[in-house]
Amino acid sequence: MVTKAAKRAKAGTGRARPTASFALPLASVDVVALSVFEQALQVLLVRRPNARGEPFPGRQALPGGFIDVAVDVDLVSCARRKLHDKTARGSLYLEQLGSWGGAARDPRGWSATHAYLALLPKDDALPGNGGVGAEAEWRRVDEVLRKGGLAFDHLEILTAGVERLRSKAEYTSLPAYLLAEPFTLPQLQRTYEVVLGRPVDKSGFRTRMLSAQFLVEAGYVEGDSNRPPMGYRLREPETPAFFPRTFSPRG
Amino acid sequence: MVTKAAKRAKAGTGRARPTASFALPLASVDVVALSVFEQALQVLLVRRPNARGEPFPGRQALPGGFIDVAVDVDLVSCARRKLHDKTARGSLYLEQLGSWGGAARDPRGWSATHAYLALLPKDDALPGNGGVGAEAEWRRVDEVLRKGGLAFDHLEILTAGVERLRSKAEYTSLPAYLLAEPFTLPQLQRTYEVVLGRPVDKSGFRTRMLSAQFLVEAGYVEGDSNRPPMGYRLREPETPAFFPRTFSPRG
DNA sequence: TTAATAGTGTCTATGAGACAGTATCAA
DNA sequence: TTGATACTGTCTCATAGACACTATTAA
Repeated sequence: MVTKAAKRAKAGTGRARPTASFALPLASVDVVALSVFEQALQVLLVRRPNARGEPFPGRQALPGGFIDVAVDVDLVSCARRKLHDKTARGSLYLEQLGSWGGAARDPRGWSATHAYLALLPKDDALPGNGGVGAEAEWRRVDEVLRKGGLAFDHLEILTAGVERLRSKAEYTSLPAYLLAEPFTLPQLQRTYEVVLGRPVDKSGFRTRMLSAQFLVEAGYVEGDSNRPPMGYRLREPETPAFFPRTFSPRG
Repeated sequence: MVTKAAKRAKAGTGRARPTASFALPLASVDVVALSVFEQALQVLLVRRPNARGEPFPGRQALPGGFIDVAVDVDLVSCARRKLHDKTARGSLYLEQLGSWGGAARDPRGWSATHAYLALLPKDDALPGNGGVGAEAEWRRVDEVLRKGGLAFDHLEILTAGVERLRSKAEYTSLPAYLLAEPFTLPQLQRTYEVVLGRPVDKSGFRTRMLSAQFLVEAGYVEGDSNRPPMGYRLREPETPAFFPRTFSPRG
């Protein structure tokens, strides 16, 4: 069956639509969902179905899939749907990562995917609370990148997502979205260190974070056996902070 | 409601080529092609066809159009085709800008466009040398943004492209791609000032550019009636330079 | 010499990085 | 008091910004 949209397009000029065929690319949305826990950057992966005719059966892949033109009003809401946003509370961060498209990336035909980068605290979107989450699991990013074996070009997309986070961590507050609120400055510092892959000076880190004005105090959090640290929340969770300079070891 | 497409995808029984069996979004590529001349940032626009059934007839739009799965091997080459890359020499810069997709942006149906940002010197892709160029024309960005009236959501995409260039001009050598080689440092400085919309200190600018090591001397260029400036070319046109800090007026 | 533009020297304040110090809790 | 972690003070140094200066051409 040919859709109304396609018929309309055909009725137009040759320039509006390739004349030879109606072939449209497959269109999907995939999400690189990252978190930090157990001292490591982690990514949410699902397993491809084993059914006949499915590409990359049984392989791990980024959560995502075809755009459903009857359900999704736009790309972002499609991404949220893929992530089951109802399970993600509070400070979910979602930004567009880029798009990958070509004749070769999917054996079923020319396909293009719109990739999104999601940052979320560990508690959110945990495997096991229904929907996609039930089949999803967190994996250490370093292991996934080392072993490879993801479906499609998802390894490349994952690499781009990690690189985006890493580079933005140099001058934005993005890593704060990887923690559940309230969090402490030492926790945030450790998160930055995991993301950046190098140690960060404590004093400089504190002044940097506090002078950026994106945190509000949320009362002391009790520790185990030491001075209780101050807890913080994001002042405006919708808008991350930008620092005037990048982190950089003297040089 | 769940569509056939979604059911197929979930059940894993999708045919090898789901061309016409369920609704796929329209898929296009659009290019925000920018240049700087006449002391202003300029954008390349085309005019929408007046044919019956065409959306936004006669309106100005970004160059672009549907992906042709029989011709384009991937998104970038599709973008290059839309720009008629053969007319663009040397230092064409092309980067992905983002994607815009939704049910409402095209009256013909759910559509998604992959937008690219192209930076090119004035000489390249001039209106009048065949193909798209024949119908294309340069327009001052400030006027276009003020008057509006572009087809589809192209004004939003243009805004994003300009914003991308502006923000990257703070810490990269991207504006160098807006000039024909060889160019002089004063020319480059004026280009930065046009892009950034504010004056830049000469001395700081020079040390910044030269210490970034992305330029190579190309002999003196004759001026009119004054000291001849040194001409420069890009050392590696494929890879723009990143500065360690952003430009910023004291504070 | 003058006008005009190209290019350089120099001073200063900012603020990040380094690191040693102090504060506050439990046991 | 000790240990552990949270937090602060201070010194130094690179460098961006500001701006005055010199250089090189044509007329």
